[in-house]
Amino acid sequence: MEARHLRYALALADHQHFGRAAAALGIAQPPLSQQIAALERELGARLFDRTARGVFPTAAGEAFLVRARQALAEMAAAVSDAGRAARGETGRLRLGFIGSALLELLPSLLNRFARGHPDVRLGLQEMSTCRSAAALLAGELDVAVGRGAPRGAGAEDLVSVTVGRDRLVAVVGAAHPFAGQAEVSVEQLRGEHLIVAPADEEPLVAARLAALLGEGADSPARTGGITEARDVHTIIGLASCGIGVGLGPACMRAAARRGTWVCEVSPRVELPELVMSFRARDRSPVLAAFLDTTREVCPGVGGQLGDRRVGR
Amino acid sequence: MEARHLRYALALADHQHFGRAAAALGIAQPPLSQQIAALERELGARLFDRTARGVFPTAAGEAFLVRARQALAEMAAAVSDAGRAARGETGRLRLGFIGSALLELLPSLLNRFARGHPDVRLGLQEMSTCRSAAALLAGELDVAVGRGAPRGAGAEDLVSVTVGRDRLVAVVGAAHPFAGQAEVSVEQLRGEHLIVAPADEEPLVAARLAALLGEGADSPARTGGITEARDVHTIIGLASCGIGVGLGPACMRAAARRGTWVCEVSPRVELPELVMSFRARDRSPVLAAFLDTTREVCPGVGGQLGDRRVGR
DNA sequence: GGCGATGATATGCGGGAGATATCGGCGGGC
DNA sequence: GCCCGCCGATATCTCCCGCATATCATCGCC
Repeated sequence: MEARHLRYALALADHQHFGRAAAALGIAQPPLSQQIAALERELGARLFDRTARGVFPTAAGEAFLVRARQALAEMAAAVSDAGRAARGETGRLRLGFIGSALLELLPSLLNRFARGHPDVRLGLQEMSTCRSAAALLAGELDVAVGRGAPRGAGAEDLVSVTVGRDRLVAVVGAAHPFAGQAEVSVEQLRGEHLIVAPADEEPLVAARLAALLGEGADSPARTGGITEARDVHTIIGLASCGIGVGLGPACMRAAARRGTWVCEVSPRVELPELVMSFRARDRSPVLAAFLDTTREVCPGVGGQLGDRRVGR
Repeated sequence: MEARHLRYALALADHQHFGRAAAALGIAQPPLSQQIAALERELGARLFDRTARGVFPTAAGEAFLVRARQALAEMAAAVSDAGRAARGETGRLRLGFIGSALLELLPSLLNRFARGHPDVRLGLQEMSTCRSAAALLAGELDVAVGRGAPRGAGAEDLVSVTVGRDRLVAVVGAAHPFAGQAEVSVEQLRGEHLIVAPADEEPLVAARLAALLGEGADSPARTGGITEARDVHTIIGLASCGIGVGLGPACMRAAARRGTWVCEVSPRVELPELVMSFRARDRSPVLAAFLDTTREVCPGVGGQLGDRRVGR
């Protein structure tokens, strides 16, 4: 039995007339008679009563037609669902990101993507750049947003694009001597207790700071100590308590609250770029759609990806 | 898109291997490749990733396969349901019957039928022979059980078979002079107030009684009066109150309760036969199955129906 | 009882599903 | 590192079946 038989039976039930049903199906009348007869033969039951007043389904026909309608609807849904999935309109996208990405990039990006793809289930998880890269390679994430392109084992299986840049700023509590200053110098920072991202979780950020503050940044030669904090909110929180001077991306200003003060650092220093990564071999249409949205939101991403057609 | 495409896609998903899936489908590998390719072309989306480790559905493929499974299940259900309906295992049977049929015939018949056809919805309604015949012709019933084959307009469109015979008995209250007598004569009945079925509802019964008691059965020439009662229970109830002598089928004994007495009538008189009727042109498989059961329960019915194959 | 309408049957044709043969490509193994 | 083997794609042919046209059978109906 093929879908054709179902379509023919339904058309015949609709028109109650072989000739008109055949016309509606775009075929001649004899083939319709044959196919209906073949269907009845296969089922071992008469589906239609041919009377002088028209063609009417038997009890078996009624039962058959109910199921046939449902079956064809399922087939149509199969086509529709497959298309939607292929266009990335349904599915799942698991995104790992560092906390600071939630300050500027992600709000607009996620908002736009969610509006355009309401049936995609988003899985969002804040995590360090290192952990998100590992999770990406382990297949636990589909997209990662972190600082600096992942390096090391497996990095060649990932594609990374720059989606944002931030200069380094310092954040202090209101009671700190720096409070009220527009900027502080690198030399001044060398004498302070610093609150920075953990070196093992954000190695590129740590390396950049180490290069800035001198190789002995965490050696006893520096006056102040080091406190590591997992994300920007913790850095700001600790700084506001007066524990030390927090160092982080300029977008931290958006999260700075009362009782804190943000200084520019002179000379200007760029932190590692905000980078979006995904598996190079991932052909997920949802990922492709997400990258399309990213292209729209972040100027320059299009050029980095070229005409890479992920998915399809 | 045809059902074939769904079957092939599901087989491929099951075996994750074109060659083995084709073998399982009983075809060669190239046609499977072609059909899958045609399906993907029609959908405009790739359904399977061909990797070195096997063939795996894409996101679109997963979505498609879920619906495809459902669609094929519906098609199988269509076949199954049509077959069951054709065999009379599902559907509806509306039965109209006179109250006395519930005393002997219907308990065993309905019990047996319901056991063999648990998915047939039975519609049962007690009604007079006249009304059930009309309801049958109006399409409001499928089977009627009454006394005497229906006559009059439309009767030629009905088929009737005898499913039972009953002699006439009289029922009286415990205080009636007949109580304790094994039998009463027709002459004795002529002088009594009689409780009988309504002449307009059960014309054949009434005619038989009129013939028995004399043409002037309801004329002033008879000593006693006439009370009409719609069913056997009402006849018994009225008789037990001492209103008169109830006349009805011998199966009334099964319903006679304390405070009533049942006498045979001499000489023995047969009431019109218990008759089962249905529309001659009714090809309902449920009706056919019901008649089959009736054949099993009522000896002699088979001979009356001959090899009439109702339904199918 | 002839006639028109409707579904069934007869027959020929073309497309497509499937078979066989072969190619291309990737990975594993010695 | 190179070769072999497995697997899916492609090429080509065949044959069946689905559809078309033509015709028949049947049943109401005027």
